[in-house]
Amino acid sequence: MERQKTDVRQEQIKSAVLDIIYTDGLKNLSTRKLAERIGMSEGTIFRHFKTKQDIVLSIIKDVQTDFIGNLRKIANSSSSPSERLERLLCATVTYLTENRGITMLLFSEATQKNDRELKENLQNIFNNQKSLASKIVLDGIALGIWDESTDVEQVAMLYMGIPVALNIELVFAGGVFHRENFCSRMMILLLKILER
Amino acid sequence: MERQKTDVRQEQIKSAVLDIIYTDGLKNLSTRKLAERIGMSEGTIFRHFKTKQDIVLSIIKDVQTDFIGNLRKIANSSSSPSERLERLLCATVTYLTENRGITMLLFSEATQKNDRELKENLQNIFNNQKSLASKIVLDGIALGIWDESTDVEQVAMLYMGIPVALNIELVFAGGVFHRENFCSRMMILLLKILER
DNA sequence: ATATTATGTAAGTAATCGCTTACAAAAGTA
DNA sequence: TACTTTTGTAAGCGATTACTTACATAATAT
Repeated sequence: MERQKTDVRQEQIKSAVLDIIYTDGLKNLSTRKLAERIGMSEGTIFRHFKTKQDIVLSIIKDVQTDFIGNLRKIANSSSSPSERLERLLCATVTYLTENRGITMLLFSEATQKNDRELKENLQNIFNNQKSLASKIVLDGIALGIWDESTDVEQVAMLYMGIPVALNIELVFAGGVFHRENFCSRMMILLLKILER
Repeated sequence: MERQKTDVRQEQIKSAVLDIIYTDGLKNLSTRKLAERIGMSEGTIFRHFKTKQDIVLSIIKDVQTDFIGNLRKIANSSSSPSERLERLLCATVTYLTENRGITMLLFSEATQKNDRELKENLQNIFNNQKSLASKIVLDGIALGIWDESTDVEQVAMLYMGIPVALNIELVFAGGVFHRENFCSRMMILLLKILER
């Protein structure tokens, strides 16, 4: 195999990890299978990452940068709260449906007993989504657009359940998803909760 | 170890499985650890269950009998749709918070590539919850209590997200949960969606 | 040009895993 | 009472796992 710089290989490895998680599930991810998928020797993997766990951690940090970073921009934009909430939800749905390996990884790992660093990073991803949704709801209330008696904590929790439920549906449906209406349909429900 | 009948041992084994899943996570469940937890030899486990997977499958079938069975009774009772929906939700929340091992098992396995039988049984549990919730919403609409333009499919999906989101919160919060208000607070949101 | 670093590899290591085997003896049946 | 079935066990099996080791050589630095 031709030599490549470590950053190239790391991307390759991470990409193959997500591919395997998607096709075979996290529990069937082994360094042997990973090496075969890429077409490299097993030892090479450990040239570029110290441990298997480090690969997973690296992916999760990518998610924080890419996904959460994008959500943060949306939540902090100057659009109306309704628009922001819809764009937040749609960005979430889009990201998770287009990155099925990541979705599977996040939700698989969320219910495992992991080491502290991994757990904290995972928690960060979930908590950030929740607090960005809360912020938007609070903004809408502060602007007098939404009902000030709204239970923001529960709305945020209900919001958090959407991608998770969607993921489970996708798993059982074998990845079939018609998303063209999903966001707007769900937003109708959320707005009904929020309206004065 | 004193001899016991196979049904006694099976209960013991299943109970210990759930305990380990709760304390250590599904991925750290081994027959060795299981045997130690109970205080029996590893071989004994295979006197009572053919494979490790069979233990998990047996637990999942128990969930269908106990949990889904109970939910079905609630959904089919003669109470008002509102009351039924609240009792359905509360029974779900109660069951899942009081059976943390089962909750962890269900959501861990939901994102894995399992054999067909296990997958079908899991799917059954999730689908039954969803269709029971849908049935109640449809009843409410048919009785003219709730808005007939309600998107029942999306409401059911939103409903399905609640226990899942709750589970993730519990995992990260280390099992701390104050449930005395949870159902009623969430029902306020759901009823707001449903009202005419 | 030489020395050092980075990258790839095949083989090997120690540990763990689910499960079986051979033995033992309690419990059940006729 | 004799035979069969059920239940428990220690040791072992074959497979898999994450990772290391020793070697090789391309790429980079001086």
